[in-house]
Amino acid sequence: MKINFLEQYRLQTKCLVALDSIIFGFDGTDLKLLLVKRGVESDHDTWSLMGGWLAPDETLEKASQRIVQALTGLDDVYLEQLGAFGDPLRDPVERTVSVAYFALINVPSYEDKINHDFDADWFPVRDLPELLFDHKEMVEQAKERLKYKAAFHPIGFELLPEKFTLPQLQNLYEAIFGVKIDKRNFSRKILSTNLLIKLKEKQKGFSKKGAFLYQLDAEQYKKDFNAFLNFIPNPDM
Amino acid sequence: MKINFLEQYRLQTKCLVALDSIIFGFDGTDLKLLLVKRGVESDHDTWSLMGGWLAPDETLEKASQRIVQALTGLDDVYLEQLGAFGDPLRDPVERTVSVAYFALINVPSYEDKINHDFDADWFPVRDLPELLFDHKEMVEQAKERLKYKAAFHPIGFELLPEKFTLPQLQNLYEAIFGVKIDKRNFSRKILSTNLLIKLKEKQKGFSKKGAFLYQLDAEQYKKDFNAFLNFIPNPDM
DNA sequence: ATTGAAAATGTAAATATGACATTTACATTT
DNA sequence: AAATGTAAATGTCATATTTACATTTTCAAT
Repeated sequence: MKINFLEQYRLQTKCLVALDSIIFGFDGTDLKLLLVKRGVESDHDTWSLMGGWLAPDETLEKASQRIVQALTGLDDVYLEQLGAFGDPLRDPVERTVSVAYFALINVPSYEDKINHDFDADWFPVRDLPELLFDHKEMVEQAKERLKYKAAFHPIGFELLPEKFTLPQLQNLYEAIFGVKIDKRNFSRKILSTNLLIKLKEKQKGFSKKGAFLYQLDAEQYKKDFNAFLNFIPNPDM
Repeated sequence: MKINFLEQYRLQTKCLVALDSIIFGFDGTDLKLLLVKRGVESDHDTWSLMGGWLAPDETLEKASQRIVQALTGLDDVYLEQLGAFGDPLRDPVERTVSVAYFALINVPSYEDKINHDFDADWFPVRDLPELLFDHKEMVEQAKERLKYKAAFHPIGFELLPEKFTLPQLQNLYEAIFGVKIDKRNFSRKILSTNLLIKLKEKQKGFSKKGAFLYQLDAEQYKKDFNAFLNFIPNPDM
């Protein structure tokens, strides 16, 4: 019986296991994705998600962290598993199951640390180049997931610098959901969550009046990860 | 360059890929899980999720369907990927990445078709036995995901027979969310979605008065998969 | 005919939402 | 130093939604 059972394991075909990262960023206007150029001659014009292989002693989460860090230099990004993609023909070279994670990073902190060994660039999610394998499908799912999540939880802040203005925050939500939001209602709703601390400083340079800076109340953020349930009116998911 | 690139593939260690199914059912009172006894002497008292191996030419979804059908006999269950679990030590026999799916089935249709080759039984989710490997974690995540999803989409119906009463439906939601809901408010809210068609028949036998049966308006259901956004007051996720 | 048990139903107060326009701050220009 | 232009900040009212809560109805069983 025990033999038979171990036999079961021996009989199975094994797969390669890869990880792919959908890395979102926000530049104040557009929601963007960080893509890399594949270092293969035959694919020299194809962009792809940053990816890598699962190492023998790694968890999936750790592998994904390692891979995102290799490119961005950042080690504290928001990372969430999107799911496994396993179509038998998704990678024409060899059967590979890929586990996709999406990451939210704020672009300024990235700019300092980026690893220039990779040929990487930001693309607006509304206008992406052709992508390798099934990466387009991964990106579509990730966009949906981000909408879903951001509609109910305050994860948008992960895409902003530590100090940000209400207009910036609103731009971000408008980019994620592809809608226009009323300024007055937005500010009322967002401030009523008590998640934000208004600072004395203003953002200078962009507008003449200048907008007040805010930062997240870390305490509240932890307590109130559900603060946005019902945040976006009729989020369309 | 091209050689080097194929070399990359050759160097990677391969993993076994398994699938595990979190199969939810509802008996009118309790939310339950369908578990199987592991057919291995050393584990003769351990229950586990129904699982299986990924076949060489299968998608993950198809494999999961096949495995759920092998046990339940049902081929049209609601199935959704929960995610991949890949701790290097999760399976002590050999490194295995498992992709978990959760399934919603209605118990009566299952009872006709169940495959008795498996030693399977229903357990209330509130009182589960010890489970194999990391299956407990999978179950916890699946419970959360079911809450999340059921709070915003009308998937609860997948757990009920074709014809059901409002009290049954309410019991289901109370079981999923572990809360008491006011009868009057529940019925008003649910009927306002226009997802239900009231039938002339009543359910007999359970109460003296008998409760009217309803069925899903399939048309509306497809159109209005978001009908429940904001359905459960303050769903706690 | 009476009883018991669950099903069905309505209203009013509080709260949240959505639509909408004016004023304020300040850097730049004259 | 006054005028101008641009984006930021702010408030109200009508409507819709949510919540809390108790009585009546139905019908099988006695």
